[in-house]
Amino acid sequence: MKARSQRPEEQHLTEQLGATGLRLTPQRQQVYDVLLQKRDHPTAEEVFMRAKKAMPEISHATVYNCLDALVKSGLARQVTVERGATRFCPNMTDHGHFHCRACGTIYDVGLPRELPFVSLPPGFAPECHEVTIHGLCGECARQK
Amino acid sequence: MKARSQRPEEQHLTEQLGATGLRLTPQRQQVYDVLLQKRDHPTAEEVFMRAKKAMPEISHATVYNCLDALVKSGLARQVTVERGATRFCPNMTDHGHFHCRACGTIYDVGLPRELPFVSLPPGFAPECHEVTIHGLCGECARQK
DNA sequence: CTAGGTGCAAAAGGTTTGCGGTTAA
DNA sequence: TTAACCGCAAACCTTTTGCACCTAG
Repeated sequence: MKARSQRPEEQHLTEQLGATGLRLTPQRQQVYDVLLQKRDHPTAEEVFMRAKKAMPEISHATVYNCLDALVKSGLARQVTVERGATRFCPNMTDHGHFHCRACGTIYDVGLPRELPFVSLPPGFAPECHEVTIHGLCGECARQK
Repeated sequence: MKARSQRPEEQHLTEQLGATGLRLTPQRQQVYDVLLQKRDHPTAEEVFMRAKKAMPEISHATVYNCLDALVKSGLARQVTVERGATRFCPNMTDHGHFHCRACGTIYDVGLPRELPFVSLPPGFAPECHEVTIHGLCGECARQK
């Protein structure tokens, strides 16, 4: 096929995926775009529906595959704050999540710099962490 | 029916549930016992199967109901570390979880005293938090 | 008497799998 | 050419729901 010049973000995607032995495909690009466009921590199903608008033939299996590929390559995080569906988040900075139990919204919250706040048994190799606060967001707390 | 004297733990259960407007039933007691007997963070399905041994007629719906009742009353926590099944934990002390991505085991890990380590937007009302570290446990890290 | 709780069975929702076909390296 | 990836559809697993019955308060 003919050589194609890449936009900078595409290049970043290609590199990150490549470093994990994965290819950049139109579907992976599309799924990543969906995550970037509306950073509301969509479920896999929501990602599927949004991606389907731009790419009607995309399938469930492919969306899961793409999401997993992005997670493996360090381009997105899996967020598990509740029973049922898993959510995804392209914000790779060190942050936690506030989950409102009334409206279900998930907010990114900052974390302090010093994160080795836990002492693990010797030999354990931590790779990443997830911090979730459950409660009521400002709006829901007021209405209660 | 005839008045029944309660063991201390039963009394505690009754009180905690009662404070949330819930009753102590044999099924809730059984589910709670299951959680206490083997603190390996079982999934709802695992709780169901273990409870079924002692109480063969117990149903799925009831196990979910009981687990939710225990969580609402502050007797157990829901633990969501991975895609798929939700897990449960009767350890109500402030602690986090280490999740080994190789063997799947979940270890309780201590957290430092100072936990309001996150600054939330004004008006937000936090109720509880969940800290999960993902990585490889000692054994799996060695084998790799 | 009534609200809360249970068991059953079915439905709903989320995720994975198997397979034939396609495409990039 | 070959390994990686895709779409489709079915399978699988987890969780919820509706309903009839029961029981504690």
